[in-house]
Amino acid sequence: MNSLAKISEPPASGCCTPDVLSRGLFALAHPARIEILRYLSGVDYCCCKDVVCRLQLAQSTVSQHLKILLEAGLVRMSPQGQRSRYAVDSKALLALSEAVGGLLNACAARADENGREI
Amino acid sequence: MNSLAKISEPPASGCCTPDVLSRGLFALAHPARIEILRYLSGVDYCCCKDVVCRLQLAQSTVSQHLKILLEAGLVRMSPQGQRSRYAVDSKALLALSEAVGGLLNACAARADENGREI
DNA sequence: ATCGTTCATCGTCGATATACGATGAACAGA
DNA sequence: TCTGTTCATCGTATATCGACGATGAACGAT
Repeated sequence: MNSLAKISEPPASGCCTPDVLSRGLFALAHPARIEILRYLSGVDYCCCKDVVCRLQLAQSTVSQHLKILLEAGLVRMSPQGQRSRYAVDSKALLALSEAVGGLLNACAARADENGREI
Repeated sequence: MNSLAKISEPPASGCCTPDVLSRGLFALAHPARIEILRYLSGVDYCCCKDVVCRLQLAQSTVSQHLKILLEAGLVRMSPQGQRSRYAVDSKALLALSEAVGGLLNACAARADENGREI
């Protein structure tokens, strides 16, 4: 999430830039946020308090994690009275899945082409 | 990368625990490390200095990034004279790809079943 | 109007990430 | 043996993360 070298190469197999990718990956790279995603995907919707009850974390902490997921675009939110309705953005999840899969599979494939074992 | 709530649920569609997953994701969640992976996958092998020449980073910084990728199991290394031979572990990349894809696709699918838009 | 609930934000604290330069070990070659 | 190269590690500085409690805003219910 910081300064990056400029590389004069095509951004590889039709996927995002490293910065966009790493932003999404960072949002995913925390056990609590993975659990939140899983939980969110299993219910129609839920509010912050629901998540607090699931995870053994303070409400403010959960709110922070939700904000990170929100800013990464993996989750959407709409105020609902005194609650906040959270739900996963399935399109965003699929897009990220494709981007990550594209990156990793392309790297693995290219590596296998080169073949030479270490 | 820290304390996590205990959740009394199956770990979801046949993939790793959140901790294992997030460890791999964290290694991937940095633009420089993504670039290193891409670069590594495009050559038979390379040494630390090669990567330093690609990225605009100090040698010590690159060495750190390589260590992170190494400890996450995404990259392998073997000493080669005064160099260090680095190469991607394509099996590990594919495994991570499947795990991430499994997680995200399962979440997206479950969310779409529930259907209710926010 | 008042009370209780829900939530986002602020301030704080400790741990960790990220970057760098400096240093020393390991090695190849002269 | 001496020199230059390569690399990992150490030490350091700064920024950010991840956790918490406290606070105040927004809202529903009485």
